[in-house]
Amino acid sequence: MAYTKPGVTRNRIYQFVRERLLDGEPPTVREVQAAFRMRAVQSAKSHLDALVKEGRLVKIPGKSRGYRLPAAVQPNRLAPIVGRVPAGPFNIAVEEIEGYIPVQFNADEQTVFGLRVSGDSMIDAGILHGDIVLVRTETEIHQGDIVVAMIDGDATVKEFRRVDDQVQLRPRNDNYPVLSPDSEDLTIVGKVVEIRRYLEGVSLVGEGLNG
Amino acid sequence: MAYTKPGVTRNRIYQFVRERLLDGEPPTVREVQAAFRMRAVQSAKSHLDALVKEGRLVKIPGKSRGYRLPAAVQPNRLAPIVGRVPAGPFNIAVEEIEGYIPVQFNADEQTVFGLRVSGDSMIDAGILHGDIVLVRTETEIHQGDIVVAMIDGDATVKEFRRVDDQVQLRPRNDNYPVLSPDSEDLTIVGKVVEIRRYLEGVSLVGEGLNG
DNA sequence: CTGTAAAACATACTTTTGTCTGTTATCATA
DNA sequence: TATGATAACAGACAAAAGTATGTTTTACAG
Repeated sequence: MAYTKPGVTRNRIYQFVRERLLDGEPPTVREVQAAFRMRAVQSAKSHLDALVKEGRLVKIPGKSRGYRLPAAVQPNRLAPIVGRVPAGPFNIAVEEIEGYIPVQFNADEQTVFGLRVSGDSMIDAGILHGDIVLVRTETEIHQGDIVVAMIDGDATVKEFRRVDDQVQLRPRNDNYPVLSPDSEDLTIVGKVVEIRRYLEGVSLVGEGLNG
Repeated sequence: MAYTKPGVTRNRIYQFVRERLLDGEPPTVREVQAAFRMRAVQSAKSHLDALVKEGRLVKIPGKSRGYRLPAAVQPNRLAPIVGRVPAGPFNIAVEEIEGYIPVQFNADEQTVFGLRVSGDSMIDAGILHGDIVLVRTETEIHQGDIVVAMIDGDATVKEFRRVDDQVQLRPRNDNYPVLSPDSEDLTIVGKVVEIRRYLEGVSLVGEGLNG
């Protein structure tokens, strides 16, 4: 291909590889070569290796199609959606998984999960019945965060407040009371970090696939 | 490996390949072989080819790591998020793209895009300022759907109604009026099929990457 | 204008990976 | 217990893909 200014082709190649990876199709060195109409494999390879050196890509040496995005950039993970909140130590039984949704967190399945909301107690926060909330466990909870809590074994989504050392769980709907549970009856499962609502009949990933 | 009942290993291999593909890491035949501790490559290959024959996988012949999920099952596509609604024939200029989010639709980038909502006119439908709505273009609009419309070049998210051949765009907030635009001033861009709200500072895929 | 670094090219070699042909073992069902 | 279908194994070959060495061309700073 034509000689370009230093860095230009490098960035274009990065974009290309990035797109391919996000599409689940890691390219070979020669596919990169072909995409940029280079006459030598090495032209592509040296750019790829440079991107690795810069930390923009990582590679699995020796393996085909071995270039990846660094873990911090890897966005597409699948989080399980559970119909009910798991009790005790976080551990989802496979039978309870309703499906999976793609999330862009850099977190493993053990720390982010989806939960289908039932009830309208958070309607003033724009969380409706049937919405899916994505919950991050093992994270800090702050004043005003929306959390998933277990009270006496029942799961609930509420706003978190601490008043004079007493935890309050506030609904965002005037028809519901503020809860002030005893600390021994209460477990904060995690913090709601995202809300999703599907207006069309979108089937979840993996739904109905028990093979 | 040990001989199993017909279909058992087949399904396990499907699950394995599926997981790998959703993770963006298509396996080689020999990686499948190794994962199931088979002593012959052909054992893995014949299972994979059978899965293709059954329609559970598709393959790109000759290419390494060439097994894929059929398009209908492929969930993780990236949809562009635009800060403002594209006018005229749907065609997003790259500069207007704010980032990308993973979606589980089986649609290409040309028919699904994300739009950041501004204003509170849909608050009673649980759509708040700053939410991202995913919009499908080129789809049927029905009574009561939430749509993205262009009125005199301005974009708005409203509920769609047709009353006596007159299109009404209804806000879901009593402080706003119902709009009844002339048909020549109106373009229905598409239908809102999903709503997302990020409660944490989640950076979008590709944000700030202009290279 | 000159030297250095980056970009691109050419070619060869090795490893990985896909594919093929044929055989043996186990399962399912009559 | 016979028989066809499925599962697993064995070994080999060809194509694809990673890697290495060295050369030529262009960009850019001094």
